[in-house]
Amino acid sequence: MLVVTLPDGSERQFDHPQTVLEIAASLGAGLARAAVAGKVNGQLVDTSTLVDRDAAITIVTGNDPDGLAVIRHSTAHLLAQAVKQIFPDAQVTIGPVIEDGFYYDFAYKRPFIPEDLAAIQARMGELVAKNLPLERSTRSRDEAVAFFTGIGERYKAEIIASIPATDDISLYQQGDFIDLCRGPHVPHTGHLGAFQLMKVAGAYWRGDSKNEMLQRIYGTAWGHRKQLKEYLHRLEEAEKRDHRRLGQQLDLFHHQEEAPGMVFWHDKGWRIYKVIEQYIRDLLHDNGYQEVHTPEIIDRSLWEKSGHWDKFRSGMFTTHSENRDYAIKPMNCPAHIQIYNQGLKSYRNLPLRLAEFGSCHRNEASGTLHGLMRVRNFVQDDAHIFCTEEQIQAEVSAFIDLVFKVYGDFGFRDVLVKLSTRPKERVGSDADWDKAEQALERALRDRGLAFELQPGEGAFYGPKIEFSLRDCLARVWQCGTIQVDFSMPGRLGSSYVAEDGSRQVPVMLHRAILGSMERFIGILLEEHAGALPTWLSPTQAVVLSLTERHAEYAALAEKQLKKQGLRVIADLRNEKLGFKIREHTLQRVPYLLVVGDRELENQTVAVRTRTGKDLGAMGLQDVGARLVAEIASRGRTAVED
RNA sequence: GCCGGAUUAGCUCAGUCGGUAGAGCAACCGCCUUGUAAGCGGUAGGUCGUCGGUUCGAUUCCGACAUCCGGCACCA
Repeated sequence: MLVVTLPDGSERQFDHPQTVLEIAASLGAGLARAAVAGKVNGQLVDTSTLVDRDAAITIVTGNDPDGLAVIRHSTAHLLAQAVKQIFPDAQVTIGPVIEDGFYYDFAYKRPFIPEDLAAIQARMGELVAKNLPLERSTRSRDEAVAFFTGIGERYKAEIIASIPATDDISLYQQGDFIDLCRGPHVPHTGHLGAFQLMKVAGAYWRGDSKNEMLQRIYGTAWGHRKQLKEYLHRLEEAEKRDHRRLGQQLDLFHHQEEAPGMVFWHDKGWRIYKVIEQYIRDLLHDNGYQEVHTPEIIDRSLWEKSGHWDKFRSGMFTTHSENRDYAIKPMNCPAHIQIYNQGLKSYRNLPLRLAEFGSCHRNEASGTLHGLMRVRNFVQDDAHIFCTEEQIQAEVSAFIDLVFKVYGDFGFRDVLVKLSTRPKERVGSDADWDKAEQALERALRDRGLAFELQPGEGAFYGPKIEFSLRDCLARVWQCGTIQVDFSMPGRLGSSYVAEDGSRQVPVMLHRAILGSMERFIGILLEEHAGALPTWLSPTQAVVLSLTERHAEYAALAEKQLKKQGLRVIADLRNEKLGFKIREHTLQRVPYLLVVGDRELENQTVAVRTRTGKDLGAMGLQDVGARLVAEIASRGRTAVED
């Protein structure tokens, strides 16, 4: 007797062992058809798995996330099968599931080109139509290595060889194709179909740039064609939010060939930049920071002492004058230490917080440049906190609070937090690293923050917490950070007089809230699709005159609103109202104030938001007050919505 | 930096199987005095990314380079 418990708590009895598929069939023919996998006591398995003892069973379909992952994984196998059929001497490597899809890496004598993808996709469709069953089998590790070596799959053999010899290896076969895989997989290829190959790209074998480059094919896969279509539509919509596109449409900034990785800020973009900078400046002032400013070109010897010359020489721009070598600063910290080092410091001076909107240059590899997100010249809202070991905890905690307040003000809710610990190449003693890593982790835990641990990803001088945001295509970019540094102050000769009169070396915390101003603005534009909250909008309102009769009053309205500190322009052009409204709406101006005969007579403006909402006629004082109030609330409330 | 793709008017894009190019929008001029997302007519605008090669002739074919796009590696 076998008792199976279903997700709703009900029980089913069987008089002999059943496969997951048989159990599904007993519940309904439709469910059996839709079943791509099962869960036995929480573990994801093939539908062919035999259930021979009492268990909690869930039938998994393409409608739930686990089922979707199985479909994507099986689609990756399908891709590999199609590639092997069309290009028999291509070698397979790995093909994992990723967000919204999958990829598979192949080694082949020539790169795949876009036309190849079309042929591969067509072959995949043919294999789906054959309803090929996916059959699982197991072999010992050594047998599996011998098998894959025998069929010329040297990458597969290498992967398996790194698995412990005592482990059994599971293989999945569909038609003429067999692959190493943990599974589970869909019962047959007929379950696949809502997929599309997206792009081909190079990728290093085992993620190491010293290794050969493989051909990676990316695809997306879904449970139903409708979901695939929706996904492709979402991508199209996301492209419209691309900050590079918005930068041009909204006349914010541009790049050009003569200055790759640098930004030419136009008037409107620079207004956004200045508002953000001033916001941070006020915040720093309120939180005990001093603002400083340091040179952008500093002698090589300082970078040698700091350790940057050794580690990042190739990433630094240099210049030369009168027999001296200089570096254009890639970061501000050594310069801030120079300010700290002026005059004798006592423990009473600590924590000392030095902030700078410092312009830094880094010669980033050409392939990494990306709009505002990855540039060669950027400005960080950078600061260095000099403190005692005992003060680390409180400073880190206060900083984390500040980050979340600021991100909230900009309208960000989804912040990814990561803790990166000691890398292989590093300076400083293990004891110091222990202390630093513990301090950061404790600060995160005290605040109850969920975070991802990234072992080995810390900076060479210390561990760090990273605060990352996603762009319109869900790519993750590091923005804020706080890093503990026990090394650099000592290397550059910093000290303070402790309570007992002894000389001590301060700890330095490197921290930035927004990170690069450029990157943060890029993400901000994508987050809001260019329709920035009123406090950040380069133009907050436009006064639209209906005809020449209304020009004088419109100009007056502009002047009065400007007096209240608002960024307002008047559009007095000889154009139809609809035309002007369309233009300024496309420019994402939050408020359009229309002035015609009625408004002139009553000394009002007719208020329309960029979302098309009609707020009716309002007096100039009232409009001004409304805007001022909305601006004060920042990104937390959008009055127009 | 590595792999693939792209580069034509201010913008978005068509096009030339080798005979120096076209649309829409924008710009400019004129008409229209306009009521909540594009009024009408006209004019002007391009060394077809750069440099080389093949050719009677190259924007088109080939090569190198530059920049951009998508990944990978990197990211103090």
